Amino acid sequence: MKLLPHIRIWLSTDFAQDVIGTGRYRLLRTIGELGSLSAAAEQLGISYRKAWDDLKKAEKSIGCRLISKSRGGSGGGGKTELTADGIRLIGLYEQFAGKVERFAMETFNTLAKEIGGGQEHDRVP
Amino acid sequence: MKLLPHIRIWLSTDFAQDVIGTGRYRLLRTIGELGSLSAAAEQLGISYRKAWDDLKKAEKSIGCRLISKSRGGSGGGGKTELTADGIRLIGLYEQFAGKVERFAMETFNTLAKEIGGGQEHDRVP
DNA sequence: CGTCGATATGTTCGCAGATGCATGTCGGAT
DNA sequence: ATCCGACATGCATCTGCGAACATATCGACG
Repeated sequence: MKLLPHIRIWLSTDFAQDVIGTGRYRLLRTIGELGSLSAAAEQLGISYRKAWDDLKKAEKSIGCRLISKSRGGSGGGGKTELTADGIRLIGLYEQFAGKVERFAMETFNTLAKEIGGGQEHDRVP
Repeated sequence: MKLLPHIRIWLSTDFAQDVIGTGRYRLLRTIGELGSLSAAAEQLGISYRKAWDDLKKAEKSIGCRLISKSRGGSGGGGKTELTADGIRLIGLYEQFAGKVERFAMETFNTLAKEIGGGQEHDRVP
């Protein structure tokens, strides 16, 4: 009965669930680092289509813009950067998720020591 | 930017994910209370088929039996009760999930006060 | 030994979400 | 003015999951 905790953390609003989770957090963070949505999608190994959809859903859920986009530029490229709201959002998520995950690990280890001292029985066929 | 946290807590093993979450926790708990899988399914508003599948998956993931079943009896009825492992599992989940959720709420409130002091900008169309 | 209700399991159908393909659009740099 | 690559979006398709239906099996009790 060797168990480990596995937690999925989301931020939601009153009127829409699933504003941001680990996937969208990573996406926003990578966009911020690379300055490009398509480059971020490539680095994360997801299609541009999906990345764009995720972004749109996140913005619709939270109700404000998370990135500011532009087109054209040297070689036709555009640039994309996080808005102030976007930066605040990933900062909040990062800190929150980190604290909760750390707490969960500690708590689980303590509890498992107290409760899970037993051995396995009745192995399933 | 009024956000709230939304957490899903699972227990997993090294070799299989998703042993138990809120749904299966409720199912096991109700089985323990009512002494019947079909009665539990009915009370929870899910089909017997789904309840049975969930149970099977949980047992396969964790690798040991969670309930002991019998058939026949007065009026043909059987009885179903949690094994010692099953009882330990829901106890562990209950305590763990409770602590983590409480911690998450407190932590989020603190963080939101620190970070989320801003107003909304760039309302999405 | 027949009944009855609960366990046990296969099978099919429908649908939401993901994936992939194709195409349109924009604007700075040259 | 043209070009180029990244933003933007529609559309067809695929796929996995859950719901619903159907049915077999078991065994104490009377």
